[in-house]
Amino acid sequence: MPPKKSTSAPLHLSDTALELIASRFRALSEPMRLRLLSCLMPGARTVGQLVEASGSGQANVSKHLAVLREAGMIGTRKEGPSTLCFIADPIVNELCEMMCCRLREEMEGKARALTFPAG
Amino acid sequence: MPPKKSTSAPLHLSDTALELIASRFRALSEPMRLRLLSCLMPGARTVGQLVEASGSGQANVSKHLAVLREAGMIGTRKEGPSTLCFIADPIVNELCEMMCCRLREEMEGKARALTFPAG
DNA sequence: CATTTATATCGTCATATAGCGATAAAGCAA
DNA sequence: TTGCTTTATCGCTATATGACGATATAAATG
Repeated sequence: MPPKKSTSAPLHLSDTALELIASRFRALSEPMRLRLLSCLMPGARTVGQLVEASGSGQANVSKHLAVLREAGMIGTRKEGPSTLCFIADPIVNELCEMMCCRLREEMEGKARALTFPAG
Repeated sequence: MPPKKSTSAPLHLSDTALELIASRFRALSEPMRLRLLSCLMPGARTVGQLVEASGSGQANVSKHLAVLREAGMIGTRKEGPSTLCFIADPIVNELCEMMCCRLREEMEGKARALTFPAG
């Protein structure tokens, strides 16, 4: 069992590993899915509440939720007649925050670069 | 100007922010691009070296590198006749390691769940 | 200038998927 | 049973994009 030096650096990844990692990032690569996740961050919501909050159609929301569920990012359970959705993987918050912070830094940097030096 | 509480939690994100974050994750959502990034993790490489290491065609590698460059994840500079590529955003290593570790945990958990209790 | 090398871009095809409407399935009420 | 609610799934179209071959651009070399 070779490929595990530590938790660090080169990461000699197999094709299977690359596929798995890519599929997780792909689940986060749609604005609508990020919106659904951000709706779930304060707490669990039913599918109906997500449909209303997201402003998209019910079929579409259901499909995106299925993608997130298959990626292990959310969980669902029947709650009476409804289906309650909740974030199942704490990595989601972390990843989104990291990406958001990084983008903000970048944009602020570019904005500074666009101001007049004598400003 | 409401939406910035701190760097934390609910993240009331605008449509623009969602698009930007999604596009970054999308750059990481292809195995070939992850492979290129992992080739770059030990250090900078020329496009030609990446073509050889990735086992894909030159046109394809060039296009994927363009995606990564537009996403700000790699940088390039002319080095003699070649173009040298390097990871420009340290978040890349972090994100990939996080995702990889999380997947390993999950898979190990599932594997344990599939062993016989009396094992 | 002509040639070789190194990348980038273009044209094309095939596949994946977002979004929508319609419908199906499951649970509850009467 | 029927009807209502909630969610999932199907069929469809339009679009995005990955992969490939061919070509174009650019720099170094003869």
